[in-house]
Amino acid sequence: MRTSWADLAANSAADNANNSVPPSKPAYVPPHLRNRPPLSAESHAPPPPAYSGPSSASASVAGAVSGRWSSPRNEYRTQPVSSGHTSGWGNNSGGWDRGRDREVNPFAEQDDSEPTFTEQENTGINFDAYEDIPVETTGENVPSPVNTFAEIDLGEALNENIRRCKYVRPTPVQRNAIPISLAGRDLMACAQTGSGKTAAFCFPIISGIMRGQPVQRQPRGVRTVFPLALVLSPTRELSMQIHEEARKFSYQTGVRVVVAYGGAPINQQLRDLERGVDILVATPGRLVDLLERARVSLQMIRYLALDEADRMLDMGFEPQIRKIVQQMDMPPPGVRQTMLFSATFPREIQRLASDFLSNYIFLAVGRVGSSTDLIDQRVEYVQESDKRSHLMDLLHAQRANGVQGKQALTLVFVETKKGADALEHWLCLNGFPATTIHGDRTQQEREFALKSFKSGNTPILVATDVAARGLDIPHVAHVVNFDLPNDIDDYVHRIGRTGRAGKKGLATAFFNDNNVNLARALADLMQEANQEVPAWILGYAARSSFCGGRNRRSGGGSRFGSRDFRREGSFSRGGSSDYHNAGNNGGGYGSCGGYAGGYGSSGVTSAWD
DNA sequence: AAAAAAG
Repeated sequence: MRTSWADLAANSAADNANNSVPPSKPAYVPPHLRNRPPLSAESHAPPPPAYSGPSSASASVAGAVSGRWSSPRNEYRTQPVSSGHTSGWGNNSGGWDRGRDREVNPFAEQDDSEPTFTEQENTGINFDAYEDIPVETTGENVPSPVNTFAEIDLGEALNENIRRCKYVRPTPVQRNAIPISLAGRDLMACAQTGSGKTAAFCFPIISGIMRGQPVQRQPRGVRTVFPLALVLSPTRELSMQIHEEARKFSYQTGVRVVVAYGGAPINQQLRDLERGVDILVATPGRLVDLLERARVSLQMIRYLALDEADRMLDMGFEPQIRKIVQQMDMPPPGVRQTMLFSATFPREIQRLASDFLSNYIFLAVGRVGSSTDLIDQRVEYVQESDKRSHLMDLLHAQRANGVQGKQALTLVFVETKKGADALEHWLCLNGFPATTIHGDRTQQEREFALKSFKSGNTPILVATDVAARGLDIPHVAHVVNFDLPNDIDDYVHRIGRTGRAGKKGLATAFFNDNNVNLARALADLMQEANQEVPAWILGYAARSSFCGGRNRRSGGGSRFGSRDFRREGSFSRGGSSDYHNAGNNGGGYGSCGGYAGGYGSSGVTSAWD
């Protein structure tokens, strides 16, 4: 085997101690030797001045801030102004003392959280499955990818946590995204969830905060808190998950991570915030609430990360996101650093998203080939009335094969909340322990259901799209699309709950006449993923006029390694050679491409209406 | 038309 990361890290540390680091690599400076944040041009520090905050909020806020720092907006200055900044940053006596004294070891839970699984899983990612994945980066002066964590100067404490997480080498998205964000660049990244996306945006944020953070002490009596980083996600459970991961990454770094989401008592969240917050992970609704109560100010935000960014910017969420990002007191693009992540990035959404970004780099880590092969996709024609008995057949077969129980979870997606309850009830009646998660359940019920599923207590989970995105549930062996979604991107996210971290998975879809609109996109998708496409579905595909679902918005059918919309004439008509030349990187999703070049032509535009 | 997200 190759040299482990730990060895490399140890060597690297020794090199640093001997002062023999090659000049090309910035030397790691231990905390006690640092005396000021590296605010030089190429540093990780936020870009310089230009921004004077919104006048309305800044008066009161500046007053509050000046209690903590001698000058409220020094953070955006090129030169450190106050000597107050030089004392104690990175110093263990600074920062959130009160909180850190009681910092719970997030790695302690690891071992008892899933005691039923004997298999080692947290080392998780099967890297061989990620070799030779096509990667596309576009934008100006793209920083080079790295091959090891040791090549990146993330700092001792963070490196130690990486080791604790048993991460040996960076995943493809991490290899590319981390250098980009360490260079201070904005980023739009398409990468499969479960391929290490969370770490890809957390590491640079934590590292940047450790470097740049002056002593922050919440003055007594001031209730407004000023996080330095904001991570938004579309569901509460995903926010919880990101929070848990981020806590591991930031353990003993002095960087505090707090989560805030709806459905849970706000008081505990307020107390957590008051103890200090550097990174705030939140769902949009609760955050707006906190902003309106003036318990949180975004004025000091240096890093903004949107997970499942395409969902965050779709019709349901966009107004809230715009409010948070553009209409409160958050620094504008170019002042803050913005990172958008998702497995899918429809071009319409890319266009919207570009409002939030400044001179960004587009990164696509293709899922074509090896890693998509990990999910065995099947489509079966099942009439609406036959779905239950068909599901029953599948479950019986699984049970017979021993493919059921604690190590082989089954996730069943349905279209509606009522349908979820009904199916859960019916499964339980028929001797299959099931639970359900959807938006009509209380947050307690949702969390309990997820926990019960994860533990294998209830090895079947019936879910609406609330569980479609981002959730990392080990041991999901089978995803059943009991009801297919209308949008091919949702399908991609749903089946992505299995075959995670380089493991194999199975996805079965029940298709009938109600899903004709999805036929084309589904057939194309399966074909590109080297799946066997049933002949009958091609017949449906021929009958459906367009690419199906929202696929027409996906930029020429590049679902996975989506393409940078800036490279496609936004309103190009007719044949787009640009599109066809792109096959070398994202992986040539071309079978629906006849419509891609003609995007904006009358035929496709009318499909919008 | 449905789902999610504030209470």
